Amino acid sequence: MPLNLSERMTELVAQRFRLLGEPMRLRILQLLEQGPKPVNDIVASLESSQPNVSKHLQALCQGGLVSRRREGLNIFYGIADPMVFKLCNLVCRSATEHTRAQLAELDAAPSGTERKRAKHSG
Amino acid sequence: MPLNLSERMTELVAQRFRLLGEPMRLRILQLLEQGPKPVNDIVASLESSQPNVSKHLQALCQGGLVSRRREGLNIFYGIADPMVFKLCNLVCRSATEHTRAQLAELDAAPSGTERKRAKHSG
DNA sequence: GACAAACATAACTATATAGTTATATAGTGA
DNA sequence: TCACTATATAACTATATAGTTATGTTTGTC
Repeated sequence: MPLNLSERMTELVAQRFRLLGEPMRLRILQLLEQGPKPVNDIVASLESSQPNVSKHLQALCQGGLVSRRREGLNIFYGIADPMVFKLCNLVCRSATEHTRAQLAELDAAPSGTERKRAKHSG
Repeated sequence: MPLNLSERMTELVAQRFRLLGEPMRLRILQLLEQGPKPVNDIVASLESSQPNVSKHLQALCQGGLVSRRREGLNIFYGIADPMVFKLCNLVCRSATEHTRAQLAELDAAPSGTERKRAKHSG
């Protein structure tokens, strides 16, 4: 069955993908996979600044990927939608496959046969 | 099993998610789900400029999500990795769920704010 | 060869956002 | 109340990139 997403839904889906399109946010999600953690723990683990981590957590929370819960002075963030790991696994496999294909392509290029279009590859 | 992606792999996965994080690219992918199409067809269907579509196609191609094949003057682009639709479906469901949850949250607004929204029938 | 069609690319503008520093807010205990 | 801790936010800079206009490149036809 074809996707055929509405315009609105396309925007929503894109927004969600963009949320996952930042290394720092992926690192945060991976950390939280071990269980809920207060902000400071995340800051310490990822060696980033506290405001930066807070901002990313805010984005993830607003996107519904993580949840927050207060506990005294600490605020614990945790995974709200475990589907993200399924996504990451799929993409990871796909990326690996693609990289492998690229290598094979280089391998299969005999030095005699040159491409007609010179790509600006270094 | 936890993800535990390497730093390099995290970057790769993020890059791939970012590739999917643009509405125009999602629209292109949906179009190509019907089958390979030359650039001009895509331009006409999406009512965007030809250079813009070309640039997005270039990005998708470089990311291994679409493939290209010349046929006379035309260049046909097609889906190279159908996994993207699986991803989109997952994200679409997740986004829908999240939106529904947000509505429910507004419904349950405790303090005197008159922010009530249409409630789902009990 | 000249010319046109289909596509790619360059150069630019505008916007979004990751990260920074400084400051504000909320909870805890004296 | 004040001080301290944990987190959030504001204001800013720098970079990435979507879209534009103009031009280049490849292929087919004459």
